[in-house]
Amino acid sequence: MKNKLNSESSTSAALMLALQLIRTAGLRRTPGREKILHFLIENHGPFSIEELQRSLSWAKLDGVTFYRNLSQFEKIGLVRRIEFGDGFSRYEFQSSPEEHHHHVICTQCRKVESLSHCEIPKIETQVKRLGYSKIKHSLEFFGICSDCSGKKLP
Amino acid sequence: MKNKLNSESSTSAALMLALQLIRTAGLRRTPGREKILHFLIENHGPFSIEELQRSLSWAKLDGVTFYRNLSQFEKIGLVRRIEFGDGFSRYEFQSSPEEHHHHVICTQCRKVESLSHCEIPKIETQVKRLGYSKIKHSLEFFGICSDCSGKKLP
DNA sequence: ATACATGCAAACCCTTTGCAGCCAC
DNA sequence: GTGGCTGCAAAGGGTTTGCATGTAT
Repeated sequence: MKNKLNSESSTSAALMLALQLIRTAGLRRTPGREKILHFLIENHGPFSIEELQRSLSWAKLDGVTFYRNLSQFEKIGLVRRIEFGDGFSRYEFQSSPEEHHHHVICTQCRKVESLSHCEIPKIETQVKRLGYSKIKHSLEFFGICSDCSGKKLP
Repeated sequence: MKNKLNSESSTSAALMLALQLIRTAGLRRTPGREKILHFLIENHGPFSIEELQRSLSWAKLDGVTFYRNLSQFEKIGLVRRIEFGDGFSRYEFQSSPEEHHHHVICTQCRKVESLSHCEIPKIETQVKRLGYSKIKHSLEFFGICSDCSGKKLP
């Protein structure tokens, strides 16, 4: 992968598409946003704000900038926000609105592994095969209920 | 349901078992704990601390008491903590360690409905049948990874 | 009598907001 | 030039902690 050699300067196809989406959404292409997106595209797995900030410390971006940009990226579907219930929001690049998968979080060391895709029935087996024990899971659905359909937001 | 008539004074079988578990765990049976458990047993569905405090306002319990007790209840498996990623922890009575189900949360009005049981493959259909649209879901697994098996906590 | 529970207040900590200056377009 | 972006500082808000007092056992 020659990406490793010039990962700094290279502009991957995914990054170009992302930057394009940013324009389309009426947002501006700033160096900070470019760096954050570049990192998220090159590195897989959900990252907390703190992890992102640490990984991109050389970029000298303010913490608030991460919060604000990731929030906007989520709004336009560029990233997915994930909650593990430990008080941190985590963000992950989302190549397409449909694409999504799930994770296994070690309750002891907090390691996060990704599962190939969202094939719910097969997953528990997959998790076991990864070597996990005392497996718990949380599955929640979100949507617009029938009462709210058509209702405007307050 | 005659429970409705004297829900205040009645001590259901579930409550008795819960109080017994409290003793077994080395905790003390206090009026506050009894009231919290009573409420959680009689009322289904996950409740945030704020909701619990409001529902039991007549009990004049400090907010901190809810936090501390629910945390302990969770530790001994009496309640299940659920995170919807909106900044609130919610708690739900858990009749047995194995019993669990999932929820549908309206992204607009925050209504929470429970799904019968954990039959993952059938659920999305079930959610649709409840009248929900724009359905998203989050499914995460937790467990002890192979690296951590046998390791002691720091 | 003693260790655990509770209430009150303050600390924590992730996240959000306000505002002046800066930069993309 | 102008409106969105950034950095710095401060506020928000759910949750946790410290400590003195109260209480279950």
